[in-house]
Amino acid sequence: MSKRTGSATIAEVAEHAGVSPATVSRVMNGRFVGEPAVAERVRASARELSYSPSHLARSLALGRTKAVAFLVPDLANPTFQEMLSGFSKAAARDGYRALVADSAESATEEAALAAEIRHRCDAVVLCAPRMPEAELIKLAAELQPLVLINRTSGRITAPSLSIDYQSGVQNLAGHLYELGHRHIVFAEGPEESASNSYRVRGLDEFCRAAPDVRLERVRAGATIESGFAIADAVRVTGATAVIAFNDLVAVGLINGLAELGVSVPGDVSVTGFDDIPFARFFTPSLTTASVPHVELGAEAWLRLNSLIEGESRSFDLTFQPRLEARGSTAAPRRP
Amino acid sequence: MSKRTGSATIAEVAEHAGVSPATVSRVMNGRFVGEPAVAERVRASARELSYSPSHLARSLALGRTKAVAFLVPDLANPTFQEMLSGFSKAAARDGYRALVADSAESATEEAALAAEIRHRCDAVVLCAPRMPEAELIKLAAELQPLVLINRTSGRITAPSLSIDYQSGVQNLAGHLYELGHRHIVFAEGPEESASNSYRVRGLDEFCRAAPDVRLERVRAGATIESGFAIADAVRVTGATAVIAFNDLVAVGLINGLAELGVSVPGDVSVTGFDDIPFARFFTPSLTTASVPHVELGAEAWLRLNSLIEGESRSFDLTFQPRLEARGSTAAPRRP
DNA sequence: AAGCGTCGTGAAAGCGGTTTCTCGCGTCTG
DNA sequence: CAGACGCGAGAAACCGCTTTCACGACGCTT
Repeated sequence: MSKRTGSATIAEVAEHAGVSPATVSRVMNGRFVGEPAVAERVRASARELSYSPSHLARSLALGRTKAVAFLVPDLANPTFQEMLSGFSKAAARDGYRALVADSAESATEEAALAAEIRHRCDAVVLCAPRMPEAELIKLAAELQPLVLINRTSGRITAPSLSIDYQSGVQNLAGHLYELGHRHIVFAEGPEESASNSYRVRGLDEFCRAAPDVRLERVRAGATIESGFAIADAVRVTGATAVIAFNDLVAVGLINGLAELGVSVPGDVSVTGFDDIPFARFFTPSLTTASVPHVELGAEAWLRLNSLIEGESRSFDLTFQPRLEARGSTAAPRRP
Repeated sequence: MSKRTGSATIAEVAEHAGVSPATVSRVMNGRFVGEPAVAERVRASARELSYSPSHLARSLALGRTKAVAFLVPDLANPTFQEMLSGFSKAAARDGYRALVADSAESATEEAALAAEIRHRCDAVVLCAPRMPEAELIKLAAELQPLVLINRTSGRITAPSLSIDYQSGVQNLAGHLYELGHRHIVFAEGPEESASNSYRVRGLDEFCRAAPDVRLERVRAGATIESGFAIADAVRVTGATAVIAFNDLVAVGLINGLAELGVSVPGDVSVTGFDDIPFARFFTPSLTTASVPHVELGAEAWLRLNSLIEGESRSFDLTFQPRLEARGSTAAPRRP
């Protein structure tokens, strides 16, 4: 018999109060309808033994844990941190706790990780931008209730919350176009990233509509370092503007360019994506497509909660990024 | 009988394989020693029924959940996000999941929140800078195994991981002193914050050693906004340097000062604290005291794991911030 | 060939709650 | 005044898994 940490069992409380465990349970859950004196006696005993019910046992009996998982590819990324923050707060308001998991290290075990964590809670929010579609489809079936972030598919019966990267990136391109840029580099994100291909698609479409634009692609990644690393590659293209995969890449790139003596936006304009909280505080302040990540996280909870409550399947929601024209973009230098 | 999500129960697998639940359990846990044919039959059944054990039930039977809580005052703060990231990754390596909770909204219910979440897992990391010591002491007793962050107390028997704010702030003050600053403002953090009082203590000590320094205190907070808001109050002091509570306050302040036409570090030097990932990317880059938050989070897990494993109580650990002299500080303008 | 280990497996008792079902008792009604 | 009814509370089953204990069968020794 291991000593428990201060909390007695329901049986002990029951004995102490001279009632049955059933009665204690009812009192603790507000389902008690008998004599007030009994209820008070139970409460007194509970207090005296500093009883608090085992969440585990309750969960098992009730079949619900009041916990939900939030699975992201990289907890170190501010974007996901914001979502998590919004999600966790929203869930807490309904008495749910968030279980976090970071699939960073093991892209291959992502599915297994999701399944494992799903077994610990009532539902899961899955943000797996790099998971192959086939795998995702199979996984989605066993994960429900499930909300997807940034992955839609007609073949998955789970609500998804997405960001319209396609239109966001078009807004940025349009902004640069209006400023007069005709030679633009897209600093691509991770190769397998779904959200990267949306951006590519958006830019391709933009180019079709604006044939006088010359678009090049340079592979970067999703981090500051990856942005920093491509500075030279960007410079040699001779482009007058860069659409970076996200704000991190943009920041890294701007710093990399600075080291090469290329000034932003004087020599080259740079845009980011996401509008991380610091975006406006860099110098130059970052022109970017603003995405309400915190709100998205909160909305993810609402969707998930509906599912948990068994409400009719809610529809997908797509957030439109808002163009934030700031200091990192300007008209190109006259040739 | 509610339909379960794909996963059968151990009893169903047992029946399907024509064995007892006990055998299934043993096979699933690698404790099976009997005929290999039986084990294979069980595994086949498990596969066929796509069985995966209920984590809940296991936890209840085993008395351990393989989950640990991480309680922070504000998940939106990059500092805590970094810690969480380090913590979560480290815990995952040992098969543990992190349960996060954000006490932001309810300082008063922080203790209750901690107790509640503690019941869902095996241990807890508590970061409660504003909790009154008396309350903390009482709470610590019921929370164990427990690791504290940034709170030490001889009267609490839990290991704690701390940052030596006192010496960190002294390094910053020393740096400013060497540059020639003699009139310094400390932009204070939240009133009840324990880490704020360490900083105050450190600065007081510094001033005793350097009587020619004039130190003033201006109440800010812990956010960018609060830094922005005190720009004018700082300016009217006429001080030549500001030690901000943290990097966020510093960034806000620098921007606020810029709006007033005060340049950093030309007119006023500003230091931050924490060295958030973006600190070096601001303009001017932020002179700050660098704190290894990710490492701290990881170390928190190691400590907690030791406690869970019942190893002898580990000692407290204090991280020494490292002075990062960057662009936001310079010699004061000649009068 | 009888006795004694050993080995492989199952039965059953938890883990700590919830909930249905039941039962005893007091009260209202005809 | 007897029977129905309602109400308060307990007994027991159950949630799904682990683990101790027991037991039957087999093989070994003498």
